Order: sequence, then C-alpha cells, then structure tokens
Amino acid sequence: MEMKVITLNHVASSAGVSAITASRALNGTGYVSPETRAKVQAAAELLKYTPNLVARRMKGVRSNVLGVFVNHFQSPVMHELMATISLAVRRAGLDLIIYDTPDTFCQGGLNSTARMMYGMCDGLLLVMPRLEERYLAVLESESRPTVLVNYIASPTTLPVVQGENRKASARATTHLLELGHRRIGFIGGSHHTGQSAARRAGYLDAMGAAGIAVSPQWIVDGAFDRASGYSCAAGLLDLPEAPTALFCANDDMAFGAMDAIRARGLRIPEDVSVVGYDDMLASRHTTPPLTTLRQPLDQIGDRAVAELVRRMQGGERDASVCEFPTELIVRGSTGVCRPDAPMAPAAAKKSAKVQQTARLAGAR
Amino acid sequence: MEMKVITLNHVASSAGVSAITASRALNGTGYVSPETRAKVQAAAELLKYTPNLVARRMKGVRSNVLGVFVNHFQSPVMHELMATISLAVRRAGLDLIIYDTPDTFCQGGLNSTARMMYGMCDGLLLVMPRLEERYLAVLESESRPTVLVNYIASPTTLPVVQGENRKASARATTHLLELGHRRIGFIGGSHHTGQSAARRAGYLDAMGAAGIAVSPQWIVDGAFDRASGYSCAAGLLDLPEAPTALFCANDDMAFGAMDAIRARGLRIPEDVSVVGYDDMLASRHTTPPLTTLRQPLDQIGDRAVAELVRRMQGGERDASVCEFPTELIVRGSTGVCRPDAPMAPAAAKKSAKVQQTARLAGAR
DNA sequence: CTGAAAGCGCTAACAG
DNA sequence: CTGTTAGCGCTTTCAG
Repeated sequence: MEMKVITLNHVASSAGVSAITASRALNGTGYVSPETRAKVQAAAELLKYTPNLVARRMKGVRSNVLGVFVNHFQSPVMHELMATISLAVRRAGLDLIIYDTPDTFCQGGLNSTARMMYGMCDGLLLVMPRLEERYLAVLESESRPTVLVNYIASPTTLPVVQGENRKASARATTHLLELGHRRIGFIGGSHHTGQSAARRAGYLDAMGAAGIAVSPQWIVDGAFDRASGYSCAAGLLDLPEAPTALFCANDDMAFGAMDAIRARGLRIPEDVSVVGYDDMLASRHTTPPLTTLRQPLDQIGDRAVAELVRRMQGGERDASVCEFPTELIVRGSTGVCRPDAPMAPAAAKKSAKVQQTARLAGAR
Repeated sequence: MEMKVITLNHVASSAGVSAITASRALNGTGYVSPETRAKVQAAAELLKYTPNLVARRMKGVRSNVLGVFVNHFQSPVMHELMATISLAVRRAGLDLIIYDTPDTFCQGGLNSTARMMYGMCDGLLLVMPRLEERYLAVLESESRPTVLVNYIASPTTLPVVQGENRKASARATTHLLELGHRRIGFIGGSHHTGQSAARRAGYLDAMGAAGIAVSPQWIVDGAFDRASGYSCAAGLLDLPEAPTALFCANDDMAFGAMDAIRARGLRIPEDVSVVGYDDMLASRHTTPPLTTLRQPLDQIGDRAVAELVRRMQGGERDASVCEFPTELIVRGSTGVCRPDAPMAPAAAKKSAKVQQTARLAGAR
C-alpha cells in the first residue's frame, strides 16, 4: 500500500528532459530556457513532486537548519530559554529543530538520532544542564559548529555561553549573612552539570569571606527536583545545630525545602529562611514568595545563537566562555536570623525593624 | 580546515575488508566471522567512525524517529502537551525531534525543513493550533503516517486527537446562565484552527438551549493573545447593553479581558464574570482566580502517540477522530449576575447566598 | 562467511 | 542552454 513517491526523475521524464535539467529548472540554478522551465514546473506541479531533502543534504548542500539538543525539556527555565533561542534563530534566517535527548543519548558514541541531527544540521546548540563529562569528548570530536549553553563542568574546546553562577551564589549567600544568618545550609543538585558545583563554590566563597567555618554537614546534594529538596532539607533540619537558612541550587528544590520546613511546624522566614535559584514563574506565588536568583535567559539565548551562527559561517573556531550576570531577587522567604526563636518566640521583637526593611526590599 | 569525516569505506579499507562487510560487522546484520568483526570494530573505534544516518535513511531504512511539528511552542499549554508526548514516545521505544514551525512553513508546498523532517521521520505528529486549512491538502498528499492534535477545522483524511471543545464550551456557558447571566459575550480566537469555531458553537448551543437570542454584537474575534483579549473586551463593555459575562476562547485572552474590565473601574465577578479556556498555571493565581476549562492534555498526548505508532507499524490507515472530555474548573472570576449593580450597588445582597455557593464550588 | 555490483535521489563537474 | 558522467555513504540484492 506504499504510495509510490515521486522523484526528480519522474518529473524529468514526464517533462521530457534530463534529471539535471529538471533540477536546475526547479532550483533556479544555472541556465534553463524559459519554456523548459515552465514545462518542468508544470510536470512537478502535476505529479505533486516533493524534493527529497535528505538526498540533497547528502550531496553536502547546507540545510540552514540549526539543531538544539535539550534535556529536561520540561523545566520552565529551559522553556523560557528555548523561546528566545527560537526567536534568535528565526532572525538569523535559519530554521530550528529540537532534540529532547534521553539520558542514553551518548554512551560511548552518539545515539542514532543524535547522529542524525548532526547529519542534518549546520550547527548544534547544546542546552543540557545534565550533560555528563564523558560525553564532551565525543561532542568535541564531531568537529562541527557547536555551542554549549549553561554547561560549565570541565574545560572544553567548545565555546560556552552561560549565566554567572559562582558570583551570584556568593551574592545570595551574602544576603543571608547580612540578615544575620551564620548556620547556612546548601542543597546542591546533580553533578552532571557544573552549575551545582559552581553555586556551591559561590556559597563557600561568601562563607569564607565572612570568616565562617562551614560544617560539612551543612552541604548536601539533591537532584534538582522538589522531592530531593524536601528530603535534603529534612536532613538539615534534623541536625543538632540546624541551619537557620537554606540556599538551594534551584527553585524546585527550594519548594521542597519549604514543604519540609512547614512539615516540621516551622515558619518561613521567621524560623528558617530559604533562597532558590532560577526565579521560576511559580516562585512569585509561593507563600511566602521565594527569594531567588534570576539569569538573563534572553541574553544567554541570543548570544548562544549569535556565537553559533558565527561559527557556522566559518568565522570563529576558538573556544570561548561568555558569562552573563545573574540578579538576586529578594522576596519574602528570607528574613533576619532569630536563632533562638523557636524556643523563645518572645525574642522575635528585638529585630523586627530590620526584618521589615528586608521585606520591603522583597516587594520589588 | 574541514576535518575530513570518516566513512564506512575508510573503516573497511583500514580493516582490510569490503565496505559491506564492515557494514555487517558494525550493524550485526548477516554473517561475519568473529575475527573479522573484531578487526572492523577496532578500526572503527580507532578512526572514531560515525555512521552517516542520512545516507542510511536514504536507503529506506527506518529511523525510529517521530517528528512533532509545533507552532506556538511558547505557549504553556503546548508545553504541557509536549511533556506527555515526549514521555509517550520514549515509552514506545522511539526518539523524538521537534520542529517549531514558522508561519511560512507551508506556502504552496512544505518548506525545506519541513520536508527534511518528513524525510527523516517515520511518522509525524502535528500539534499546530494555527495550522491553516489550505496546508491540510499538502500534508494529506504526503501520504506518510501523520496524526493531527487539536485540529478540527475541516474534515480531513488524517486522524485527529483532541479535547472536547463544543460540549465543554456549552457547559461553561451554562455555568454562566445558571448564575443568572443573560447577556454573555464570546471572545473567539484566530480562525486558523477549528478550536475557536467549535468553542463558539458550544456557546451558541447553550444560549440557544436557554432560549436566549444572541446578539451578533456579543461575538467578537481576537487572536488568542492577551492584547486582543483586552481590546475585544473593551469593545464589548462599550456596547449600550454591555454583557455581564465574558467567555473567552483561551485564558490568555481572558487575562486581557480582566485587564479591560478593571481598566473601566468594574469589579470581577461582581460587575462582570469571566471564563477562560486552558487552565494555564497562571490562571490559579490571577485576582480573582480564573474560572476556566481544562483539557486532559496527558491523555490527548498519550493517545496521539499511540495512534501514530499504530499507523507507523502499518496497523491502521483510516481517518478517525478521538475526543477527550474537558473539565470545567470553577474559580472566583464567575459570580451571580447583578445586571444593575454598577448603577445600584445595593442590589447586590439579594443573591449573596447563591454567589457564595458558587465560590465554594470554585475552591476545588 | 565474504564480496561485487547496483542504486537510493540528488547535484557538482564537465562536456556538448 | 542541455545532457552525460560520476559520486555523496550506505545497504540490498545476488554471487561467489
């Protein structure tokens, strides 16, 4: 029942010309007499001819398609990033196809779909927070225009465009320090991206600069999801000297942490402050609204595309790292430290004024 | 500087065998002696050989890739749908690539990227609220396994999977009628999808069943975005006998309508009730929260993939339409009708009890 | 078990 | 202006 597919040869013979002439007539390349062209076009129309782009591509013709590899497509952050990338690609006169990579996309070599993408696209954008290090070598060896977005694990010969992580995390931690917190917990994400490590480094920078000895117990690793945020926070709150503030490597874990705090009958931010990372849409709407860090995803997306396009045109070949500043958004989930509050609620009043100031700043 | 790409021939000659033997050794098809296989694999490893899937596909080999055409990729609704589709495709053991179609993807024939997608994928899923009717013929003539999602304009030979629109819209309209509204406005979306028309039909069904003569002025068309919701609502509120309730064909327009209502100093729902469509995440968080209709996007996605996979395996060839029920979510943006309220606020009390009941139902 | 030949559909080269 | 030849990288015949 396979309906036979019309090829250029059918059109050519139907029009009484050779295949190459038909090709020229249809593509407008080279000289073809007007009558011949008309004849060919008519035949193509009649037969409903559809050029086989796969075959054309095999001849090495550019596809003008830019491929984006994504994993964790579901994440709202990814989504926002994709929107600007999509726009930027269109502006560059290119087309865009997206491959939502499974975790198995590269096991000692790219999987077949990934290779297909490499075959079809003129350039690749890798937006994969979870990219594992051992994949890098494979990708580097592909020797095709490729740009990494938000991937910062190991030094690579591939260009990287990303949001600032370390300094921003230091700033968030400093915000907590300024509110009087000293025992600050850090909930990291999975290791397959450099982001978690960079954010932890920033946290440690700020703690170190404040002269605070960080207990190893304060640092735990989750998996960038709400459930792990919950369990990690629960573990921290169970410590003999529990942290009075939690800095989570993303908002989703921060939501989980807030759940855990409330499950223990503690209040946010009166008893425990919470900071997230990403500024998801939902973060404005939690109770209280979440203090968090916001990357300029639009700038990151634009730049990544620009960088890739330059490489696709043969402009640039060197590695490079481009970092955009990340903004601290102060909201209601952070307040002044009152370490003894749960035991002695009365002590709360002493710093009411400072707290109110902090709140106002969070109104934004 | 183009690093030369390793082909099967390089591997073959390096291993001292023919290309076809190398192919067999690498793919595990046909008989190859263990030693030969080992030799070939070693050579492939050494040269970092990467099979060219485009070439393979040209021989007609299945790619196990399912293509999804999307437009309005940015929309949260689309996003949610994509998440379930992605999962379902993985479960089917296939891979997924997404083409975010520009509006020009099909002008008297598919554009080149669309054709490339058709060439590389075993089946296509079209999730395009904006799909114009004239494109349908082109897609139908491609004679490849294809399933339409949420597209219901004209009868088509392609299978369709969608959420219930007409009956759900009737139900929403009935909800407003039960609250005492009689002058109910309808703000439709763009025409490029059957959704807007189906929703209007449902609205008319309910109005007709209630024996209400619908003034043509009550029905206006927007563009499924917030701005058009605003201007359409503004137009309706300017009518001599302005509607007391607005039913919008999607949530985004409902948000715009709420803006317009407030801009006129009117209250929601005391003066004007609003109903949307989609139940976007944000709809829970407007003030007041939006009454809206929610499609079972997970079921729709699952079914669409299942339907497509069946067709890819040659199981089914006939057209079919599959419709899933859509749920009315009652929230605070709808209340009892008090047509004279703006002029005589005191009249409000008469139906306070009914209103309270409605509110409780909305707590959900 | 392995190879030679043929060809998927298309388009650069070079002739006519 | 048009056609012939050749070949992209791979895999399906069909013979060894």
